[in-house]
Amino acid sequence: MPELPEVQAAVDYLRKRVVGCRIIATKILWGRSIAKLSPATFIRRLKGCSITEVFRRGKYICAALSSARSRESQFLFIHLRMSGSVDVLGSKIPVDPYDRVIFELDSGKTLRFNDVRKFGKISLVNEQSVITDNLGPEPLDGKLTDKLFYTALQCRKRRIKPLLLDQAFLAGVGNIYADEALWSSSLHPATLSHQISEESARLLLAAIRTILLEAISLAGTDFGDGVVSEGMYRPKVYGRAKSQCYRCGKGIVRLVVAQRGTHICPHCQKQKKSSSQSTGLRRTRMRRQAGKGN
DNA sequence: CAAACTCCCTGTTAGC
DNA sequence: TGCTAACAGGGAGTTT
Repeated sequence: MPELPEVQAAVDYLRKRVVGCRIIATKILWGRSIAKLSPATFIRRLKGCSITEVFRRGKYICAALSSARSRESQFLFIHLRMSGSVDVLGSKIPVDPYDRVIFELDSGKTLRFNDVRKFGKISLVNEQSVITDNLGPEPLDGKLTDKLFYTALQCRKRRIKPLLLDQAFLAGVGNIYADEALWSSSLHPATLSHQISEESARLLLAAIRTILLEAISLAGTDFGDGVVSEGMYRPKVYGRAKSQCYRCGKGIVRLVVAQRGTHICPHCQKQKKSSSQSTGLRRTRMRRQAGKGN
């Protein structure tokens, strides 16, 4: 599942291969991969545009476009969601069954948006803000200080894991790196944000950054010859249920928090008891079981 | 305001 | 062994 580091790798890959290219034609093989616009409009508005820049914002791949005709610029925002990927291939390479959108470039190559599960979306907008206004700060941006992060946590009363996953709160962190950062800073995923101490907040932000940077350095190695390194971040807790915790040796447990699979070490990540919270959870669980029985 | 729930999809996997 | 049902997961939208 692409999160910030994987999206950054895709951006680095694309930047080298498509910046300066002109889009000659676009083929849409799955209409719902395009957000908002009809396929015909999408194709028409892209025709003849040049790609001037490729960058990342949150989990979006962004391509800035300029048109020879109209002076106004456009932006292509690609969200890979669960299973999306991008490739730049020779135009003669056969279409893959999971290719959803193909952009034909004047370089003789094609930019292919491939997406098995069809969750990915491509938006074409005139203003970046249409997309970016809904995004929180970049976790690696120095302007996000410890103080600002701590204050942001204090302003909310939400469980820390779903808060980290909320792209309007922080842009780019997904399920895997949220679990990893919480384990690293010894926080239970259901800890309420306003109950996190300033010191814990500092450790959490540091953990997020360390983990993202490590994953970027591993996932993002592109040797420029079409081979992208397969070195991958090795999770400490994510997907390691029933394995031993690297810190204390006890068993990793998988639970569900906010409808998301969540992996923790119950020994290292203890939750401070909050009475209203535990009763709330118990009620939910009882209601679920009652529903299943019918 | 927080959080649960639903939907979108299909490859993988647990269970029979 | 072969089948089916459950499951995973990001994010938008809806309901509690």
